[in-house]
Amino acid sequence: MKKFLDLITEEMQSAFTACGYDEDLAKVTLSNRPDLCEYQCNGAMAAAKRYKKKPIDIANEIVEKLKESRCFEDVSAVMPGFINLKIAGPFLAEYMNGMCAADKLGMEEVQEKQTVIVDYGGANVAKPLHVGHLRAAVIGEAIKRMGRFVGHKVIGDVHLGDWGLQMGLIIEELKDRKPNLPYFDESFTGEYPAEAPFTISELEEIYPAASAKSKADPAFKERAQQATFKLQSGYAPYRAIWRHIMNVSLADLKKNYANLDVEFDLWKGESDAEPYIPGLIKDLTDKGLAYESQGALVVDVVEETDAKELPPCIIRKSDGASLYATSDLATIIEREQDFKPDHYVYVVDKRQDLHFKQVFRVAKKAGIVSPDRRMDFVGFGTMNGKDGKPFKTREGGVMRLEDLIAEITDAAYKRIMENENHAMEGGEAKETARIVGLAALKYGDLSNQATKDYVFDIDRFTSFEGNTGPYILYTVARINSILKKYAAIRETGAAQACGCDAGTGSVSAAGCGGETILPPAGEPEKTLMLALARFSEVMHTSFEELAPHKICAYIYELSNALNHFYHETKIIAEEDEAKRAGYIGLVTLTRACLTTCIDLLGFEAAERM
RNA sequence: GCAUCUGUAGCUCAGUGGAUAGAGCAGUGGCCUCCGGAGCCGCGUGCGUAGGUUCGAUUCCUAUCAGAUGCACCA
Repeated sequence: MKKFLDLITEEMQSAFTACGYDEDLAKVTLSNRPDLCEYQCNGAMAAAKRYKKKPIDIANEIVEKLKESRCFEDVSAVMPGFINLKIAGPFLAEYMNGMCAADKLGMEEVQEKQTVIVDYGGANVAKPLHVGHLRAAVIGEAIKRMGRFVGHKVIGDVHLGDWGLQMGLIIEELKDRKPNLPYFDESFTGEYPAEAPFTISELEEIYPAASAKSKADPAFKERAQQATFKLQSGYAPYRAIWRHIMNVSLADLKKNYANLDVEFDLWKGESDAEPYIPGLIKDLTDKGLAYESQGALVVDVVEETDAKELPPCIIRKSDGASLYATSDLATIIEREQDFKPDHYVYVVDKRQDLHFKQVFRVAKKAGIVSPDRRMDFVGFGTMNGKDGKPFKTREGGVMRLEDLIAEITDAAYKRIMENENHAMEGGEAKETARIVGLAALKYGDLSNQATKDYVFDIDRFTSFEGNTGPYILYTVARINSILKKYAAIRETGAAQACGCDAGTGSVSAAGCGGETILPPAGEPEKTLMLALARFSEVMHTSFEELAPHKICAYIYELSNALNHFYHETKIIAEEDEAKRAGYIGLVTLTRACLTTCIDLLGFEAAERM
């Protein structure tokens, strides 16, 4: 199915053409005056200049041409030259029924299927996930799912930090703590133990200790740098320790990401790019791009077009070790080789803006990727506490992601148990709390523009009122309840009263249950339909702009429209059977839209709450 | 010092080269003989400042103020 907006725009274009005006002027947009119209076109005012006519005259000509259109029930020209449009009910209902019958609720997939790499996560091995990793995981996961939904081949890569100085720090700290381990005995020639010399909790304690020590003790830092270099050069004992670190840490990371419903296709890390580094350096040197400066190997990234200075990109440190930019570039080489992506998306803290600008430029300059390759840096802002400063625990430390999830799940649980109308057993309540808590957490994050800092306010997110994830989930639960009741009435006496809606009430219920949606009879009903009609448009633009918050805004609007409609309309009590069936179809379609969007955002809806 | 990003209602956030800038929270007033009141319907206040481009600027440009962040061997 074509997008609803495209259908209207085509209608407008043919009117412009028929009147002798260029069709590129016939741009239709959502109305910003809902009291006057539903859609509008401002093309007549733009045309006025080009054709040297009064805008209102042009608008009137167009309106005359559109009088017969089946798309509109009302078209009017208003001073100074606005063209106001109201959608015809039958046309709208027809579109609704089309959505019900089609795959993906009538959204056409993109014509050019691209391979997209989404690099998110950025977790560091040996360090617990903390709130700083939350945004990358949540935003990246949403972008991945959105891209897939519109038809791209999207590959999510966690891109672990498993190769940098932190490894040297851990090795040196381990050496200080357990000097008798065979890894530190240079004369040791046997097999290294299969068992890791530490547990995950030990490991999580070692890194911060080592990091603090390196700041206070330059000699220790020096040792760590050497250890890092040795590891990178292939020194067997350190490689053995490194493998232990990886094994212990990965298991823990996978568990934590799974708790967030975040799934990666690739568990690659900086270490995987390491084999490509020598070739990269040689290539950059051979092409004359890399040169020595103050002992380090650097590449200039300034372009003639930018007047501003941009520091060169360091490829190799003066001590010979590689660093951040090196492994990111090498990773691009690896990805080109493995996937030939058409589009790269990096979901990383916005403070790394400059770094990625440099990396992208070097990659293009060196021909690692073609100059027109789309490379997006989705830099997200800091998650702040209510005081506007970076989010901390009450004690002032960094909050672990597990603790944060536990806290919000707990708040959701309390809320569910307070609800007297829908008393739940402990087991169901617990699972529902997990779902609601995650929705609160993710929606709270995703409903903000990614690039901005945002205030994470546990009280607000767990209050479950207004523009929140739980409100959206509530709307879905409400629909589930109606449909269950409707099914029970229809199959009076049937054993399985809720047969047709058993399960989670999730995406399985696409379409509108085979009912025919009728043209809208009232304002609330029409408003709901108009919102539903925008579905495909929203899906495409949200991914194109890498903007999950647009999906949030959309489902909030959809939920409001549904609740308003619900309040104004007796659905099950409607006596006219065709009308009632139409309502049921409409409500079912709304649920399908909501649950589809919720899934793209990376959470799920509970059957009831 | 240089650069990047951000300044919209008391608070947290949307939004657009156009007609009256929207939500939520907080405050306040209504609505359950009726499908879920975690809901619905009301009520108030605002585009950091100053210029410019434009028929029209909150949006684009310049300056300025304020905040955040980044500026070669951490990742």
